[in-house]
Amino acid sequence: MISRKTKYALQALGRLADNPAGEPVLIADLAERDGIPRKFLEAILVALRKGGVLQSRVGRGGGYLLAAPAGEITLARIVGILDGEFAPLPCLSGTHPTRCDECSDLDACGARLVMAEVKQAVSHTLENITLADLVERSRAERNRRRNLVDFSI
Amino acid sequence: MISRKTKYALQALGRLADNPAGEPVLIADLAERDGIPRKFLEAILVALRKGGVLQSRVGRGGGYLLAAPAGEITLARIVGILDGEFAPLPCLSGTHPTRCDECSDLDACGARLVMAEVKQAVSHTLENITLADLVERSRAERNRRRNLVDFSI
DNA sequence: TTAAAGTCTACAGATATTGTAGACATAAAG
DNA sequence: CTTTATGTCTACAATATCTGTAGACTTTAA
Repeated sequence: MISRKTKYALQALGRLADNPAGEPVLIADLAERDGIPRKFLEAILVALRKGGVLQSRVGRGGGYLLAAPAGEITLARIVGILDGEFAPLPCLSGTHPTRCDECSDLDACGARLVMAEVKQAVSHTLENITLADLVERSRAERNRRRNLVDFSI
Repeated sequence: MISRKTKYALQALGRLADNPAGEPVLIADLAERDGIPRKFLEAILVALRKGGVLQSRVGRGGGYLLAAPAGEITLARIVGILDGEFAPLPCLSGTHPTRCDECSDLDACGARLVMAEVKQAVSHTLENITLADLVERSRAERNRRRNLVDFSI
Protein backbone atom coordinates (compact mmCIF):
# COMPACT_ATOMS: atom_id res chain seq x y z
CA MET A 1 0.00 0.00 0.00
CA ILE A 2 2.68 2.55 0.81
CA SER A 3 5.42 3.06 -1.74
CA ARG A 4 9.04 2.37 -1.05
CA LYS A 5 9.43 6.11 -1.12
CA THR A 6 7.19 6.50 1.89
CA LYS A 7 8.84 3.61 3.66
CA TYR A 8 12.23 5.28 3.22
CA ALA A 9 10.73 8.53 4.43
CA LEU A 10 9.45 6.94 7.62
CA GLN A 11 12.83 5.41 8.33
CA ALA A 12 14.66 8.66 7.76
CA LEU A 13 12.12 10.71 9.70
CA GLY A 14 12.39 8.27 12.57
CA ARG A 15 16.13 8.94 12.72
CA LEU A 16 15.59 12.67 12.54
CA ALA A 17 12.98 12.58 15.28
CA ASP A 18 15.41 10.69 17.46
CA ASN A 19 18.14 13.23 16.95
CA PRO A 20 18.75 16.08 19.42
CA ALA A 21 16.82 19.15 18.23
CA GLY A 22 18.86 21.67 16.30
CA GLU A 23 21.45 19.14 15.15
CA PRO A 24 21.25 18.74 11.39
CA VAL A 25 21.71 15.24 9.99
CA LEU A 26 23.40 14.57 6.66
CA ILE A 27 21.53 12.94 3.79
CA ALA A 28 24.50 10.62 3.38
CA ASP A 29 24.21 9.43 6.98
CA LEU A 30 20.51 8.78 6.74
CA ALA A 31 20.99 6.94 3.48
CA GLU A 32 23.76 4.76 4.75
CA ARG A 33 22.17 3.86 8.06
CA ASP A 34 19.04 2.48 6.47
CA GLY A 35 20.50 1.29 3.18
CA ILE A 36 18.56 3.81 1.12
CA PRO A 37 19.90 4.85 -2.31
CA ARG A 38 21.27 8.26 -1.64
CA LYS A 39 19.99 10.17 -4.62
CA PHE A 40 16.57 8.68 -4.19
CA LEU A 41 16.46 9.72 -0.57
CA GLU A 42 17.55 13.17 -1.63
CA ALA A 43 14.42 13.58 -3.73
CA ILE A 44 12.27 12.31 -0.88
CA LEU A 45 13.71 14.78 1.59
CA VAL A 46 13.25 17.66 -0.83
CA ALA A 47 9.57 16.73 -1.17
CA LEU A 48 9.20 16.63 2.59
CA ARG A 49 10.86 20.00 2.89
CA LYS A 50 8.53 21.51 0.32
CA GLY A 51 5.68 19.91 2.21
CA GLY A 52 6.76 21.73 5.34
CA VAL A 53 7.81 18.69 7.34
CA LEU A 54 11.55 19.26 7.13
CA GLN A 55 13.99 22.13 7.22
CA SER A 56 17.36 22.05 5.54
CA ARG A 57 20.60 23.91 5.89
CA VAL A 58 22.89 24.14 2.92
CA GLY A 59 26.65 24.19 3.04
CA ARG A 60 29.20 23.11 5.59
CA GLY A 61 27.61 21.95 8.81
CA GLY A 62 24.28 21.64 7.03
CA GLY A 63 21.81 18.82 6.80
CA TYR A 64 18.18 18.15 7.63
CA LEU A 65 16.03 18.79 10.69
CA LEU A 66 12.37 18.36 11.49
CA ALA A 67 10.44 21.56 10.84
CA ALA A 68 8.02 20.86 13.72
CA PRO A 69 7.89 18.78 16.89
CA ALA A 70 7.58 15.06 16.10
CA GLY A 71 4.24 14.95 17.88
CA GLU A 72 2.76 17.35 15.35
CA ILE A 73 3.76 15.45 12.24
CA THR A 74 1.13 12.88 11.36
CA LEU A 75 1.48 9.87 9.10
CA ALA A 76 -1.35 11.31 7.04
CA ARG A 77 0.79 14.30 6.24
CA ILE A 78 3.84 12.25 5.31
CA VAL A 79 1.94 9.77 3.18
CA GLY A 80 0.01 12.62 1.58
CA ILE A 81 3.18 14.41 0.52
CA LEU A 82 4.85 11.35 -0.98
CA ASP A 83 2.11 9.07 -2.26
CA GLY A 84 -0.49 11.76 -2.72
CA GLU A 85 -3.85 11.95 -1.07
CA PHE A 86 -5.17 8.52 -0.19
CA ALA A 87 -8.17 7.76 -2.40
CA PRO A 88 -9.28 4.14 -2.71
CA LEU A 89 -11.21 5.12 -5.83
CA PRO A 90 -10.57 8.08 -8.12
CA CYS A 91 -14.09 9.37 -7.53
CA LEU A 92 -13.32 9.58 -3.80
CA SER A 93 -10.39 11.93 -4.13
CA GLY A 94 -10.91 15.16 -2.22
CA THR A 95 -8.52 17.16 -4.38
CA HIS A 96 -8.96 15.65 -7.88
CA PRO A 97 -12.29 13.84 -7.87
CA THR A 98 -12.63 11.96 -11.14
CA ARG A 99 -15.87 10.34 -12.09
CA CYS A 100 -15.84 6.93 -13.78
CA ASP A 101 -16.73 7.08 -17.47
CA GLU A 102 -19.78 4.89 -17.28
CA CYS A 103 -20.95 6.07 -13.90
CA SER A 104 -24.52 7.27 -14.29
CA ASP A 105 -25.28 7.69 -10.60
CA LEU A 106 -22.29 8.65 -8.51
CA ASP A 107 -23.99 8.87 -5.13
CA ALA A 108 -25.70 5.51 -5.45
CA CYS A 109 -22.60 3.62 -6.61
CA GLY A 110 -22.22 0.68 -4.23
CA ALA A 111 -18.48 0.33 -4.77
CA ARG A 112 -18.08 4.00 -3.95
CA LEU A 113 -20.22 3.84 -0.85
CA VAL A 114 -18.30 0.98 0.72
CA MET A 115 -14.91 2.32 -0.30
CA ALA A 116 -15.77 5.64 1.26
CA GLU A 117 -15.95 3.80 4.55
CA VAL A 118 -12.54 2.25 3.98
CA LYS A 119 -11.11 5.65 3.15
CA GLN A 120 -12.59 7.04 6.34
CA ALA A 121 -11.01 4.28 8.42
CA VAL A 122 -7.59 4.69 6.86
CA SER A 123 -7.61 8.46 7.09
CA HIS A 124 -8.65 8.35 10.69
CA THR A 125 -5.81 6.00 11.54
CA LEU A 126 -3.20 7.97 9.62
CA GLU A 127 -4.31 11.24 11.21
CA ASN A 128 -3.95 9.81 14.68
CA ILE A 129 -0.42 8.50 14.51
CA THR A 130 2.53 10.88 14.66
CA LEU A 131 6.27 10.61 14.26
CA ALA A 132 6.50 10.80 18.05
CA ASP A 133 4.44 7.60 18.26
CA LEU A 134 6.74 5.92 15.79
CA VAL A 135 9.81 6.76 17.86
CA GLU A 136 8.09 5.99 21.13
CA ARG A 137 6.89 2.55 20.08
CA SER A 138 10.29 1.60 18.84
CA ARG A 139 11.81 2.64 22.17
CA ALA A 140 9.15 0.82 24.12
CA GLU A 141 9.86 -2.39 22.26
CA ARG A 142 13.57 -2.13 22.89
CA ASN A 143 12.98 -1.46 26.57
CA ARG A 144 10.58 -4.33 26.86
CA ARG A 145 13.27 -6.66 25.62
CA ARG A 146 15.95 -5.13 27.79
CA ASN A 147 13.81 -5.87 30.81
CA LEU A 148 13.30 -9.44 29.73
CA VAL A 149 17.04 -9.86 29.52
CA ASP A 150 17.60 -8.28 32.94
CA PHE A 151 15.23 -10.71 34.56
CA SER A 152 16.84 -13.66 32.86
CA ILE A 153 20.27 -12.90 34.31
CA MET B 1 -5.32 2.11 -3.20
CA ILE B 2 -7.44 -0.49 -4.94
CA SER B 3 -6.56 -1.33 -8.52
CA ARG B 4 -8.88 -0.76 -11.41
CA LYS B 5 -9.19 -4.52 -11.47
CA THR B 6 -10.75 -4.54 -8.03
CA LYS B 7 -12.95 -1.60 -8.87
CA TYR B 8 -14.31 -3.46 -11.89
CA ALA B 9 -14.78 -6.52 -9.73
CA LEU B 10 -16.87 -4.62 -7.21
CA GLN B 11 -19.06 -3.20 -9.93
CA ALA B 12 -19.64 -6.58 -11.54
CA LEU B 13 -20.18 -8.32 -8.22
CA GLY B 14 -22.70 -5.68 -7.27
CA ARG B 15 -24.68 -6.51 -10.40
CA LEU B 16 -24.44 -10.22 -9.70
CA ALA B 17 -25.54 -9.78 -6.12
CA ASP B 18 -28.53 -7.83 -7.35
CA ASN B 19 -29.55 -10.56 -9.77
CA PRO B 20 -32.13 -13.22 -8.86
CA ALA B 21 -30.30 -16.29 -7.49
CA GLY B 22 -29.75 -19.07 -10.00
CA GLU B 23 -29.87 -16.76 -13.02
CA PRO B 24 -26.48 -16.64 -14.69
CA VAL B 25 -25.33 -13.31 -16.06
CA LEU B 26 -23.20 -13.00 -19.20
CA ILE B 27 -19.72 -11.51 -19.10
CA ALA B 28 -20.69 -9.40 -22.06
CA ASP B 29 -23.63 -7.89 -20.18
CA LEU B 30 -21.58 -7.09 -17.12
CA ALA B 31 -18.88 -5.55 -19.27
CA GLU B 32 -21.23 -3.40 -21.25
CA ARG B 33 -23.31 -2.16 -18.34
CA ASP B 34 -20.31 -0.75 -16.50
CA GLY B 35 -18.11 0.07 -19.46
CA ILE B 36 -15.49 -2.49 -18.55
CA PRO B 37 -13.19 -3.86 -21.27
CA ARG B 38 -14.64 -7.28 -21.88
CA LYS B 39 -11.50 -9.36 -22.03
CA PHE B 40 -10.14 -7.68 -18.97
CA LEU B 41 -13.29 -8.41 -17.02
CA GLU B 42 -13.07 -11.99 -18.21
CA ALA B 43 -9.73 -12.42 -16.45
CA ILE B 44 -11.10 -10.82 -13.31
CA LEU B 45 -14.07 -13.15 -13.17
CA VAL B 46 -11.88 -16.18 -13.68
CA ALA B 47 -9.75 -15.12 -10.72
CA LEU B 48 -12.84 -14.66 -8.58
CA ARG B 49 -14.08 -18.09 -9.61
CA LYS B 50 -10.78 -19.68 -8.69
CA GLY B 51 -10.98 -17.79 -5.42
CA GLY B 52 -14.32 -19.40 -4.70
CA VAL B 53 -16.40 -16.25 -4.93
CA LEU B 54 -18.09 -17.03 -8.24
CA GLN B 55 -19.47 -20.01 -10.09
CA SER B 56 -19.64 -20.24 -13.85
CA ARG B 57 -21.61 -22.22 -16.38
CA VAL B 58 -20.14 -22.80 -19.80
CA GLY B 59 -22.11 -23.02 -23.02
CA ARG B 60 -25.52 -21.86 -24.09
CA GLY B 61 -27.48 -20.37 -21.23
CA GLY B 62 -24.28 -20.04 -19.25
CA GLY B 63 -22.74 -17.12 -17.40
CA TYR B 64 -21.70 -16.21 -13.89
CA LEU B 65 -23.33 -16.50 -10.47
CA LEU B 66 -22.22 -15.81 -6.93
CA ALA B 67 -20.88 -18.96 -5.29
CA ALA B 68 -22.17 -17.89 -1.87
CA PRO B 69 -24.77 -15.55 -0.38
CA ALA B 70 -23.76 -11.91 -0.82
CA GLY B 71 -23.68 -11.48 2.95
CA GLU B 72 -20.88 -14.01 3.23
CA ILE B 73 -18.56 -12.42 0.69
CA THR B 74 -16.38 -9.81 2.35
CA LEU B 75 -14.43 -7.01 0.71
CA ALA B 76 -11.33 -8.48 2.31
CA ARG B 77 -11.81 -11.62 0.30
CA ILE B 78 -12.40 -9.82 -2.98
CA VAL B 79 -9.49 -7.43 -2.55
CA GLY B 80 -7.31 -10.32 -1.41
CA ILE B 81 -7.99 -12.33 -4.53
CA LEU B 82 -7.35 -9.50 -6.96
CA ASP B 83 -4.80 -7.19 -5.38
CA GLY B 84 -3.25 -9.79 -3.12
CA GLU B 85 -3.08 -9.66 0.63
CA PHE B 86 -3.01 -6.12 1.90
CA ALA B 87 0.40 -5.40 3.39
CA PRO B 88 1.40 -1.76 3.91
CA LEU B 89 5.01 -2.91 4.17
CA PRO B 90 6.55 -6.08 2.74
CA CYS B 91 7.68 -7.14 6.22
CA LEU B 92 4.05 -7.06 7.36
CA SER B 93 2.79 -9.59 4.85
CA GLY B 94 1.22 -12.60 6.49
CA THR B 95 1.84 -14.89 3.55
CA HIS B 96 5.19 -13.68 2.13
CA PRO B 97 6.87 -11.71 4.88
CA THR B 98 9.98 -10.10 3.42
CA ARG B 99 12.46 -8.39 5.65
CA CYS B 100 14.08 -5.15 4.50
CA ASP B 101 17.72 -5.58 3.53
CA GLU B 102 19.17 -3.22 6.09
CA CYS B 103 16.74 -4.06 8.85
CA SER B 104 18.74 -5.12 11.87
CA ASP B 105 15.88 -5.19 14.34
CA LEU B 106 12.55 -6.10 12.84
CA ASP B 107 10.44 -5.95 15.97
CA ALA B 108 11.70 -2.54 17.03
CA CYS B 109 11.30 -0.92 13.59
CA GLY B 110 9.19 2.18 14.16
CA ALA B 111 7.87 2.30 10.62
CA ARG B 112 6.77 -1.29 10.95
CA LEU B 113 5.12 -0.76 14.32
CA VAL B 114 2.96 2.10 13.16
CA MET B 115 2.13 0.53 9.81
CA ALA B 116 1.01 -2.61 11.60
CA GLU B 117 -1.66 -0.49 13.18
CA VAL B 118 -2.76 0.84 9.81
CA LYS B 119 -2.90 -2.68 8.46
CA GLN B 120 -5.03 -3.72 11.39
CA ALA B 121 -7.49 -0.90 10.80
CA VAL B 122 -7.80 -1.61 7.08
CA SER B 123 -8.19 -5.34 7.54
CA HIS B 124 -10.83 -4.86 10.17
CA THR B 125 -12.82 -2.59 7.91
CA LEU B 126 -12.53 -4.85 4.88
CA GLU B 127 -13.54 -7.91 6.90
CA ASN B 128 -16.67 -6.21 8.14
CA ILE B 129 -18.16 -5.10 4.85
CA THR B 130 -19.85 -7.60 2.56
CA LEU B 131 -21.31 -7.55 -0.92
CA ALA B 132 -24.72 -7.43 0.72
CA ASP B 133 -23.75 -4.15 2.35
CA LEU B 134 -22.64 -2.79 -0.99
CA VAL B 135 -25.97 -3.59 -2.60
CA GLU B 136 -27.95 -2.46 0.41
CA ARG B 137 -26.28 0.92 0.66
CA SER B 138 -26.81 1.59 -2.98
CA ARG B 139 -30.51 0.76 -2.62
CA ALA B 140 -30.82 2.87 0.49
CA GLU B 141 -29.38 5.88 -1.30
CA ARG B 142 -31.75 5.49 -4.22
CA ASN B 143 -34.71 5.15 -1.87
CA ARG B 144 -33.68 8.15 0.12
CA ARG B 145 -33.78 10.23 -3.02
CA ARG B 146 -37.05 8.74 -4.20
CA ASN B 147 -38.61 9.86 -0.94
CA LEU B 148 -37.22 13.34 -1.31
CA VAL B 149 -38.83 13.56 -4.72
CA ASP B 150 -42.16 12.24 -3.43
CA PHE B 151 -42.29 14.91 -0.80
CA SER B 152 -41.41 17.61 -3.25
CA ILE B 153 -44.36 16.83 -5.51
C1' DT C 1 39.25 30.39 -1.99
C1' DT C 2 38.08 25.89 -1.10
C1' DA C 3 35.47 22.10 0.47
C1' DA C 4 31.19 20.45 2.21
C1' DA C 5 26.88 20.33 1.95
C1' DG C 6 21.96 20.52 -0.30
C1' DT C 7 19.28 21.54 -5.14
C1' DC C 8 17.77 20.89 -9.61
C1' DT C 9 16.83 18.78 -14.16
C1' DA C 10 16.86 15.08 -17.03
C1' DC C 11 16.85 10.56 -17.97
C1' DA C 12 17.39 5.32 -17.66
C1' DG C 13 15.68 0.94 -16.02
C1' DA C 14 12.60 -2.00 -13.82
C1' DT C 15 8.19 -3.48 -12.65
C1' DA C 16 3.29 -3.60 -12.51
C1' DT C 17 -1.00 -2.64 -14.50
C1' DT C 18 -4.18 -2.51 -18.05
C1' DG C 19 -5.83 -3.99 -22.17
C1' DT C 20 -6.07 -7.05 -26.64
C1' DA C 21 -6.04 -11.26 -29.79
C1' DG C 22 -7.15 -15.49 -31.02
C1' DA C 23 -7.39 -20.41 -30.61
C1' DC C 24 -9.76 -23.72 -27.58
C1' DA C 25 -13.26 -26.40 -24.70
C1' DT C 26 -17.88 -27.24 -23.24
C1' DA C 27 -22.76 -27.44 -23.20
C1' DA C 28 -27.42 -26.73 -24.96
C1' DA C 29 -30.63 -26.60 -28.89
C1' DG C 30 -32.31 -28.29 -32.89
C1' DC D 1 -24.37 -34.72 -34.79
C1' DT D 2 -23.89 -30.10 -36.13
C1' DT D 3 -24.31 -25.47 -34.94
C1' DT D 4 -24.08 -21.75 -31.92
C1' DA D 5 -23.44 -19.59 -27.58
C1' DT D 6 -20.87 -19.42 -24.02
C1' DG D 7 -16.67 -19.45 -20.75
C1' DT D 8 -11.21 -20.68 -20.69
C1' DC D 9 -6.58 -20.28 -21.61
C1' DT D 10 -2.09 -18.53 -23.22
C1' DA D 11 0.54 -15.11 -25.02
C1' DC D 12 1.47 -10.66 -25.94
C1' DA D 13 1.24 -5.35 -26.48
C1' DA D 14 0.81 -0.84 -24.54
C1' DT D 15 1.03 2.11 -20.82
C1' DA D 16 1.95 3.94 -16.56
C1' DT D 17 4.32 4.21 -12.42
C1' DC D 18 7.95 3.61 -9.46
C1' DT D 19 12.81 3.30 -8.52
C1' DG D 20 17.14 4.61 -9.16
C1' DT D 21 21.23 7.27 -11.42
C1' DA D 22 24.14 11.20 -13.38
C1' DG D 23 25.98 15.38 -13.28
C1' DA D 24 26.07 20.28 -13.24
C1' DC D 25 24.69 24.03 -9.99
C1' DT D 26 24.16 26.89 -5.64
C1' DT D 27 24.96 28.10 -1.01
C1' DT D 28 27.48 28.37 3.26
C1' DA D 29 31.19 27.92 6.60
C1' DA D 30 36.01 27.55 7.52
